[in-house]
Amino acid sequence: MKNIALVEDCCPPLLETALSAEDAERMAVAFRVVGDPTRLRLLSMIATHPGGEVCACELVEPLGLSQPTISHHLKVLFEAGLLGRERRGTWVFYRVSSGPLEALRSALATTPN
Amino acid sequence: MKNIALVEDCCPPLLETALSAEDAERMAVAFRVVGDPTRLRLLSMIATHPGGEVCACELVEPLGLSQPTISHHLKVLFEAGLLGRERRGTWVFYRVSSGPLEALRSALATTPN
DNA sequence: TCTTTGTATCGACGTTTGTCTATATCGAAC
DNA sequence: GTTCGATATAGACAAACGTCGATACAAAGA
Repeated sequence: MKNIALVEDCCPPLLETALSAEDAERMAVAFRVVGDPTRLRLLSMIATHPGGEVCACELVEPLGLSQPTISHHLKVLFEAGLLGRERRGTWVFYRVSSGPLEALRSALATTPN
Repeated sequence: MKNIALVEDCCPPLLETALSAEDAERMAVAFRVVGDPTRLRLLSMIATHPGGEVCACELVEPLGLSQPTISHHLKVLFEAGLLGRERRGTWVFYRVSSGPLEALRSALATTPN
């Protein structure tokens, strides 16, 4: 979970050609990012928020987890490329990056594209 | 990872409406199933195999893991509903179930449907 | 500068997960 | 029934992960 664009270059279509060990590892890392309920809810909350953008401060209380925990999950999502981040004053705003999500999605395609 | 059709009823579109804690948990479990490199390679190998069907015995050696480990992963995939299973004599044949994979995929859709 | 408030990092802890070896179970053939 | 080969389960162990409280850092305002 290091590179910004982790998800971007992870995802040859799974069912089309046999996956190499390296591709499988990359893809697995990407799917593990969305394999956590808190991160899924964060994505969902941010995407459905009016304006498509949410202050991190609004995400702590509704999930009932500590601020460090939410911060950690936001970081994981950001580093995977699934979230964009913008600082405005003291606040940090997040929005969902649809491209990488689509990349992940395409990996699961059951018909050639 | 209990029910056969785990993936079937896991997956409201993530970005359309805010996910409940329960939906998030179900969906996370489903994504964790495909969040392992060995399971991804198994899916890939089975799907790309001529006939779309593979004997479990053919899956052990190419992955370089022990037979119990492969058996374990096949079980996880099967119980998630991602693999179909058929016993023929001593052998067990697996094939990919495209429906559940599509269900998982649809959860990541960035456009309404 | 000092305080305040929002955010990120650190270090620790318990749980989950993937792997192994050993062993049990299953099905077929003798 | 016994044996043999394929598959599944049990139990153990290490590594990875999610969570927390404490603390550091950043930005704005007094």
